[in-house]
Amino acid sequence: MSGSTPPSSIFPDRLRTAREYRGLTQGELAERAGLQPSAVSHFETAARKPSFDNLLLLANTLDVTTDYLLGRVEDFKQLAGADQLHRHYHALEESDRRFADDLITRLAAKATGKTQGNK
Amino acid sequence: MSGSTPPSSIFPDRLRTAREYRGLTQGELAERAGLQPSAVSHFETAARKPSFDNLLLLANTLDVTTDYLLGRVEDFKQLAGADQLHRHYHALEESDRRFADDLITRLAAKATGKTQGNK
DNA sequence: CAGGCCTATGACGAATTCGTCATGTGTAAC
DNA sequence: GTTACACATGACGAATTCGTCATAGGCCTG
Repeated sequence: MSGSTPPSSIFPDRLRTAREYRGLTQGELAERAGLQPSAVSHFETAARKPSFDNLLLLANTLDVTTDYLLGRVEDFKQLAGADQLHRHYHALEESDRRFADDLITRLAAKATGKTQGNK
Repeated sequence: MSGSTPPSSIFPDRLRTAREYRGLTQGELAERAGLQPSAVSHFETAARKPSFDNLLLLANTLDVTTDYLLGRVEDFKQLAGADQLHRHYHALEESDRRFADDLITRLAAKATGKTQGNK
């Protein structure tokens, strides 16, 4: 069904990727997030999984979505672009938004060739 | 600045909202997610916070982003639309993507009147 | 009233993460 | 060689969630 089962095991890689992308060491990330350096290491080596609160701290500090960290969205850089798109999208007025929706849906349909189902 | 501290206390409300939006009872959600009905109740009454794994189960079952559940993105319905936009956007080819970016950026600028700063 | 569903709440031991600290390895600089 | 940093790893008690179960109140319907 879902096919969803998002291997929670993706998290360690995502965290490391995001951290390095920000040019931070484990120690620096730990300091900014208010965690111990060892905690970050434990996360990146899959020795531990972050708690509810610590997941939020990490996502906030690295300025990434939790969906990215959890492996629920594709790529990191895609996300950066899509994030900007997001902001702009939300600024649109009703009519413009429908227009944008329609356009992108159309382009996407063309790109995938077929009816890109919905999920 | 930070303003970040996202009161983790938002989660209970978000969970309930998403569950009701899907027309599910706590028991039904629990069954589909593989949790106990009491667990869902505990989450919605803020008696407990979900673990890493259970947060994923809930988000997958309700088909919402974890960022929504955690209160890191605005509204639920906005999200539904934006999420679809997201998927379509990622399906676009390079050229189409730039085109869409440009269009939406332009529309957004028009909507906000001025230089739509950033967040 | 009696029954059923939905939700809230509390208990219990088991499992996991927490924060803190110590130690070891590798790499690079001096 | 020695110092410094980055990272991995393991231990410890404290705190929290886990899954399971029992109980109680509210609300509807028959």
